[in-house]
Amino acid sequence: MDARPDLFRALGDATRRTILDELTDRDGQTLFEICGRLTMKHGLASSRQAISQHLAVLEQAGLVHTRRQGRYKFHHIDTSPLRSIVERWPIDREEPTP
Amino acid sequence: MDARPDLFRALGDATRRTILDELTDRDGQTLFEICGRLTMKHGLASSRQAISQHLAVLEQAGLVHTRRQGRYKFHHIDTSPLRSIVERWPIDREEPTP
DNA sequence: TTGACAGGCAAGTGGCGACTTGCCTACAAC
DNA sequence: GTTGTAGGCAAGTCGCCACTTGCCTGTCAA
Repeated sequence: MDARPDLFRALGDATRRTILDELTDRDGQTLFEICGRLTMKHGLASSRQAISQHLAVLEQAGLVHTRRQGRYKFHHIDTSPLRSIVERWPIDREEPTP
Repeated sequence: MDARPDLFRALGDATRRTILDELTDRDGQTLFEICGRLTMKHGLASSRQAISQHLAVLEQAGLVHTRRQGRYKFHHIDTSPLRSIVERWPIDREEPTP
């Protein structure tokens, strides 16, 4: 029935949406960087394991890609799956008054 | 932290997404029409109460507006809240090769 | 090689949300 | 009025999901 249920499940959680905000602001962060910034900037006191699981969900949805380098794992945002949303339920264009 | 959590909660359920598909195909249906078409076209055997609750969630998210007329209540889709998604996490434009 | 750091895996728990059940209100035709 | 139709309300159940807890793997510096 549904093309990619993982996408909507990933967007369904507020913490995961904040992670996407954080990666939009600064792309390519590690898990510990994201943890620190979520605590500092957004006032979220989430554990490392919780964030790790969130990142796994985001990666499964194709919204985040990872790149390993030594003992670091960098996370990169990919917003292209969001395109399927506006393609599925077209948004009426605002015609700018000429 | 989050502008409209109701929007993402509404999109989080597969049945609600199918309802949006159905309203995209034919706008302004009543509750019983939606029930019938979900059963026929999409093979969903959802009860009237379940669909009613789904429609309430969609309306709270601003994705569906209702219009009463006699004992009928017509449901209309409104995709404009979806705009906030692509505005929040901008999608890289595909430049058409000139 | 030992310690510290970055991350992973898996079982268990608690709360929220989808769905049911049962009864009620409103409008219309007869 | 009575009957049938369209929809609403509220309590209860059940399963999934976010989060925790505990331990393990891999990498780098000393």
